[in-house]
Amino acid sequence: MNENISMAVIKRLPKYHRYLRELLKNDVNRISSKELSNIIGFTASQIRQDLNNFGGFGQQGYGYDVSNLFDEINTILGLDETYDTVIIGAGNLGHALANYSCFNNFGYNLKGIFEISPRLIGMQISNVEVYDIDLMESFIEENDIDIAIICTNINSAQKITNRLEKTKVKAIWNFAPVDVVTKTDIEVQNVHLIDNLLTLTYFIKDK
Amino acid sequence: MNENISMAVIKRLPKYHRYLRELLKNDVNRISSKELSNIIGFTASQIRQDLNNFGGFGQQGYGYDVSNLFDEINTILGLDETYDTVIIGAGNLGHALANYSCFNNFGYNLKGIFEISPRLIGMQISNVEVYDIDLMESFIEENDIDIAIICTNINSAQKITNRLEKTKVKAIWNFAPVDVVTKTDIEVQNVHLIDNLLTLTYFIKDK
DNA sequence: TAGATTGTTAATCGATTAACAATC
DNA sequence: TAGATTGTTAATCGATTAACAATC
Repeated sequence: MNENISMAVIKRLPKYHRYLRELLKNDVNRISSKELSNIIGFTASQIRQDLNNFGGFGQQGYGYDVSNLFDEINTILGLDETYDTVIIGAGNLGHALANYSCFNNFGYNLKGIFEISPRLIGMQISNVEVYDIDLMESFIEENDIDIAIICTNINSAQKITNRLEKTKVKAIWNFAPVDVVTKTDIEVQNVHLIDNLLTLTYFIKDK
Repeated sequence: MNENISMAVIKRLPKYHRYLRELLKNDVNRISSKELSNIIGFTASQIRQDLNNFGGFGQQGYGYDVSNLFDEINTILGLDETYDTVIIGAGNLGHALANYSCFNNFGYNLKGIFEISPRLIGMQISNVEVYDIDLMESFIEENDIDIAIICTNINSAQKITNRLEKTKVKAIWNFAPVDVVTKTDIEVQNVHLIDNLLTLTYFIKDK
């Protein structure tokens, strides 16, 4: 396996995963890069190039076995393992993510939610308990948490990140509207929901 | 102004917008492409290239006036106008987005929320009323809605899109985990929250 | 075998970076 | 004026597409 896959390729993997899952659900057993191209919107050439970064999953004259290819992509994305997660911040977004079904479907297990507001501590959201934020570090250590999801306001996000850096979490998925930074090798994804909307606005502004 | 700006450039605009707003908040009046490079993480050369797609906003020997540059980006993104929106689906995500503050801050006005479940119809979320989904089309026409935000489940998203196609909405921002498609020239953004997480998982899988 | 389709190399295209003359 | 920094052209780099031999 090529060790230096370009970011452009990696970002397309979830889409392959999604469309292959759909094909599998519809009992399609076999697909050519050409057919996949038609439904996924990448060129057949790009599909073959992308897949060959990870191995030769197809067969000349036949195409790809959908089930097999799905499994390969699933493994490449690391979804053959499970991941334990916590959510920091039980506001509207934290609440929504805790209830987000896609989430559990892929092997992400939400173990706890952390909050500063006493009003929310002790509640159950989607069968997961809301704990005092002061317990965050010890909970992460004791439960081997892999991923922390930040749903705090903009002002707390970097402070929480600094605290998370000292724990064993491997990744931070940040929804607060700021780019949090780390000095360690924790993987960070800063999601800016609004960016998508601004891009939409760019295209409709003169309509 | 260049009429054919590449997608790569357009996708960077919201980040410029965000960082310039921050600078403005911190009373920074002036910035060079080199200084901006240090904080935003694009190269100085790329920053100058990007901005010059839209006009010469800087001054040789001086740099860029932050306030002026912010206004320019704001206008390029179409944020000098306001947009009326509706949310379809008052579940957890619809609920979270209705309460999402970033939203109102940029001139997006949420006018109504539409639901199929009688249990939710008539509620107020963030001072916005939840209406029967059957009223969606007439409401959009009467209120000149610009953007529809789909927060339904996966099965309803395309059906809602088909209905929206027949209205005057200019853009669809879809959060259901499926790529909805249109035959008209409505702008569509399919957001897949989970994709970000899968990418994170890719990077931590062997840690 | 003949037809189909991959895997892979080569060609093209587009985006980023470097360089520097223009100019504030 | 001298120094700084843009705007812009040219060079480089990387990603996408085309082509086709290999092979199922």
